[in-house]
Amino acid sequence: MIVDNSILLPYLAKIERRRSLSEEARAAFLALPVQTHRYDVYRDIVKEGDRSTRCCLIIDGVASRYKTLKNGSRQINSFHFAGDMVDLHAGLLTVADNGIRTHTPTTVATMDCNDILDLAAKYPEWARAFWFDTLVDSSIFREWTVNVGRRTAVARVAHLLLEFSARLETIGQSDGKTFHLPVTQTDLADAVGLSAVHTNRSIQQLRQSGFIRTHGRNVFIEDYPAMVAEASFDPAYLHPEGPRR
Amino acid sequence: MIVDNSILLPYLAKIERRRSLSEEARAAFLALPVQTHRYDVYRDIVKEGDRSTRCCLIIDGVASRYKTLKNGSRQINSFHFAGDMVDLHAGLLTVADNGIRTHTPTTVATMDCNDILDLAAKYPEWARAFWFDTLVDSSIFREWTVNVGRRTAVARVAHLLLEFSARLETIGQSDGKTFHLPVTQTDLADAVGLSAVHTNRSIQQLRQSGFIRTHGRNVFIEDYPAMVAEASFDPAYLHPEGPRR
DNA sequence: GTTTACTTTTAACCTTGGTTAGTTTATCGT
DNA sequence: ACGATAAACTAACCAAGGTTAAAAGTAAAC
Repeated sequence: MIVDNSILLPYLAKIERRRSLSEEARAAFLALPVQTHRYDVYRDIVKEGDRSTRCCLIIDGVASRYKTLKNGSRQINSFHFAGDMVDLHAGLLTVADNGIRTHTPTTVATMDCNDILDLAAKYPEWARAFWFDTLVDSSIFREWTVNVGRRTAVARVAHLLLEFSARLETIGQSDGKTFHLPVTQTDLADAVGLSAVHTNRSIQQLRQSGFIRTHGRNVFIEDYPAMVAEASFDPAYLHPEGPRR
Repeated sequence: MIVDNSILLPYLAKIERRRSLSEEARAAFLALPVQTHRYDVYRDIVKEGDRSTRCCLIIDGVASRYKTLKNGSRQINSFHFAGDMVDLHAGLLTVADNGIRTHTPTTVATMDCNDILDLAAKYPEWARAFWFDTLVDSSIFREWTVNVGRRTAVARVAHLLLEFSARLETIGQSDGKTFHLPVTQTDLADAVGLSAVHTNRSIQQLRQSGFIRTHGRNVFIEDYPAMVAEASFDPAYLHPEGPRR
């Protein structure tokens, strides 16, 4: 479905919050051919192994990037929210070495990766913006490896909840303490490298320690400092400050 | 120490193996001011938390990118070999959220990240080359999260050994089966999220299964297909093919 | 050719988290 | 409001991997 490109404005705003763009660069982006798609919950936007040539911007909803092993176990590599450009990879990498699927009904705007590459080739400002986006992603991937490799079960879950809170806050879906958790405990488990059962036990431990309270999927961080300490959470890895220049 | 820029030639060759550069782009890179440093084993090239503005190219030796938690445990995020440009991050990200240290005596060539950014701004070919480099790194980070999050101890170690073999092969330090392991078992442990003791047990299990043989630090992969199966290793994540365009 | 310092290996014991299979609780559609 | 379905939670048992500490092996350094 071809649509009005005003849906790209929030992404543009996010990019310009980091560093403003020239008038032409802004216009060139808004002139890109865009399509929107609406996905139901648990649909693949990109299937593992696909050779997609489209990158997609999440307009609203939640998606994850994941890999599945032969034995059926799944590792989620990242979650993505409204305003995230998700498959910037697709332009330069030949194989999609991971799948992307939705966790809520979600709307995405897709564009041709060749258009994105052309934009980057023509406007160094865009090249830098995309590069920065990729660097932030990769910083998050690294922190996740640390999470899964070297933290206890409780700390892993606490860390992920704090990441959710921080990232949802930047899109106005958390006040820093209260937010709606947009994924199931099973999905949480696949993100932190635990079983669903033990993820549940860990959440209960966070509750019993008085660190969080939950009502359904609503999470309230009751003792933020304790959570931060438990998780050794340092939001620097999310690079909220934008690029250095 | 200011030096002759011919040490940059191998990196240039690596970049051009993926996609050739214009004469000017090549010349502009070779004209960058470069310094070399020699580090002994286990020295920090970048300390955690530093605000470095230099990125460095490994001329020879081995280094790792790592983070340390409060309790003293360490997670290695990646290993880097000759020809790897290591701190491309430093240009755009304000805080070095990880340290980089050597595992053998190593020589690095450093350059100012601002020079790198200027190069990227002036030559779209370089912008794309650096972006691609970052994408490959991030693909490796994702695979490592899978490794640490969802594979058994033996599979993790097997996977890392296969990555070593594949990556060392591209720089002529492995024939695909035999290579010198440039790190200790303790370092291996920090990379795969296990204790050193259990890493040792896993290596022994790989030996007893007839998958590998070792003589000191020399590893010989005796049953490559079995290793690949055990680790569910698919080298696609290393993106040896170069960018799509 | 020892000494020294590190790395690998061993062993015993212990803890964390996994597994299976169930029950309870929400949530959504009609 | 009522089922149907999925998610959250429980419990008992089990296995993978962690911990500690000491011994054996290596390799460079004197």
